[in-house]
Amino acid sequence: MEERIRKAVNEALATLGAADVAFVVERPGVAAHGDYATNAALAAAKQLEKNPRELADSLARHLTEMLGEVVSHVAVAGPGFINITLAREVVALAVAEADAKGSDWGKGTAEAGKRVIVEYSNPNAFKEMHIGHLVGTIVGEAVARLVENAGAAVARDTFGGDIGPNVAKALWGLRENGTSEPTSASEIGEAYVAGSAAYESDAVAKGEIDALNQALYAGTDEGLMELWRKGRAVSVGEFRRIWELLGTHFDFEFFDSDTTASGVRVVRDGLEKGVFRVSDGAVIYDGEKKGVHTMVFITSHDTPTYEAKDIGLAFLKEERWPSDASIVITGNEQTGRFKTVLAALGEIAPLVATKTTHVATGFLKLASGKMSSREGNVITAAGFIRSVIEKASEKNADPLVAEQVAVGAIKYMILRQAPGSDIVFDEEKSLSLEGDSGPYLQYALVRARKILAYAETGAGGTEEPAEPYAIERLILHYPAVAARAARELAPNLLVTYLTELAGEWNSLYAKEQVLGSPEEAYKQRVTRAFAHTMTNGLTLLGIPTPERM
RNA sequence: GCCUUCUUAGUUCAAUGGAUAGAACAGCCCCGUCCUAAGGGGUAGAUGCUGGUUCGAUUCCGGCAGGAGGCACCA
Repeated sequence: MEERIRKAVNEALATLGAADVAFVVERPGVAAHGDYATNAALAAAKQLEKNPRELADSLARHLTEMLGEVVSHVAVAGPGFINITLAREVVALAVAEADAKGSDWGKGTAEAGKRVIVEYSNPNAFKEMHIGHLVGTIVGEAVARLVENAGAAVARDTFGGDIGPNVAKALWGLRENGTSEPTSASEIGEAYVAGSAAYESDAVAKGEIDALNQALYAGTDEGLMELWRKGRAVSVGEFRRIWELLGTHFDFEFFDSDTTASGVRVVRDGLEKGVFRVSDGAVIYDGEKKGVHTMVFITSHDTPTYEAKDIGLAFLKEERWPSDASIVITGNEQTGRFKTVLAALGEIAPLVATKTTHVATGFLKLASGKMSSREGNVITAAGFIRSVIEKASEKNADPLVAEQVAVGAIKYMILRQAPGSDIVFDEEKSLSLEGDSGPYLQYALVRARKILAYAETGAGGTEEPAEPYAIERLILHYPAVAARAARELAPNLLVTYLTELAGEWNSLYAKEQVLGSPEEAYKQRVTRAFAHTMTNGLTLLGIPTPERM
């Protein structure tokens, strides 16, 4: 519909002698203004040297004629906006479509035929996942689902750190404790904290840890490698439990150790071609010439840094799952580093670099100050989820429902904001399950489903309301919202829409009785359309849809 | 010092250069004969400061103030 209006506006502008006008067709901020609005007259006024109001008037006349029975009226408002209100039959058609299509309602085709690989979560083995990792995992899953919904074939991958100084610190700590069989992520996390502390304060320990790091890369110390493999398995097992709880699975779980060799090879190769240069014994990329930070790719100890591993990873992904686009989701503290890696990659493999998009997620900040896994004052992901589930249990005896509500609350808290902006984490508030929250959306859906469950025996009244309900005019925009959220990789756009949708539903629910009313058949159709829209929207966000609350 | 980014109501967040800057929480006032009140209705409350571009700026550009992140051998 939006396309159709856009086309009509373009043709109308052409008849008036304006070409290549940049205008928008959008849902007006105020519902009373209509279903669509365009600023075309304002945008074209200058080019045509006409009064915007007058231009809007003639444009509106053309549009009324061209759109015919599709619209009920076209009005000019304010400085020259053109507001378009759809005919009720068109609204009814959209609602009927939502009703009929069910889980297919809102599926798009913008990315049809494309292969997209999405990387996110990226946890470090030998550290516990903390609440910061929740952000990337949750945003990543939502982005993957949005892109999938737009028609793309999507592969999910995660890139875990399993080698390097941090791992050496954890291994040192485990050895210090005489642990040869680590059994829990928290045990390993504590060993890491101990190793980090020793690295800072104890020169002997520092030397030992550095040696362990080199030995890890060499991979010849069988005893060490055995402990490394066991520790990694325990960490990864814990990650998988959290991923499952959050509704995420990965097609590829890559690790540093998989990309080290190819990363080094590619960087060495780039060194010969002059992409990199040697400085103080290290191989660096001179970022200044491109306006990015200069960074070390291979250290003077001949070990690769994360940057070299990232280069290796880009090639590994290409080899395992060739794609048309590659999306990488990380914390925003990685943005500078990522620019350098992409700049370097751009000189080595331009095609791989240009198809890569970096999405930065916000930092989860504690009201009490910065978290640091090195200092051990972190809120672990597992612990946090547990505490929210506990809170949700107060109102939900069913443990499955409590879990669904808790996961919904956490995801909503993170997805409601534009990715990239920091999230202030206040435990009291984030545990609240009311108002602008995941459970608010879930609850609206539960109430609608309950009506539909009662209504299974058939509908009574066949009358229709004089005007479509406000929620119907909202439902018809769902496919466009889902498409835009996918295009902009911005799940928050969908969250805002669904919150508004839930509000309209609750409002209708309070005012109108569905069952047994004179308009029962009509209202049931609206209820089904709402339920499908909310279910599909929440599913795209990865928010569970409980059967009852 | 350099680079990036942010600053909207008491608080947490929205708003492709457009209309009366939207919500929610907290506050105050209402709604329990009716499909689940985790609800609904009402009320009050905000664009850091300062120039510029524009018919029009929360949005773009400059300056100032304040916050966050990054800046070669950590990830």
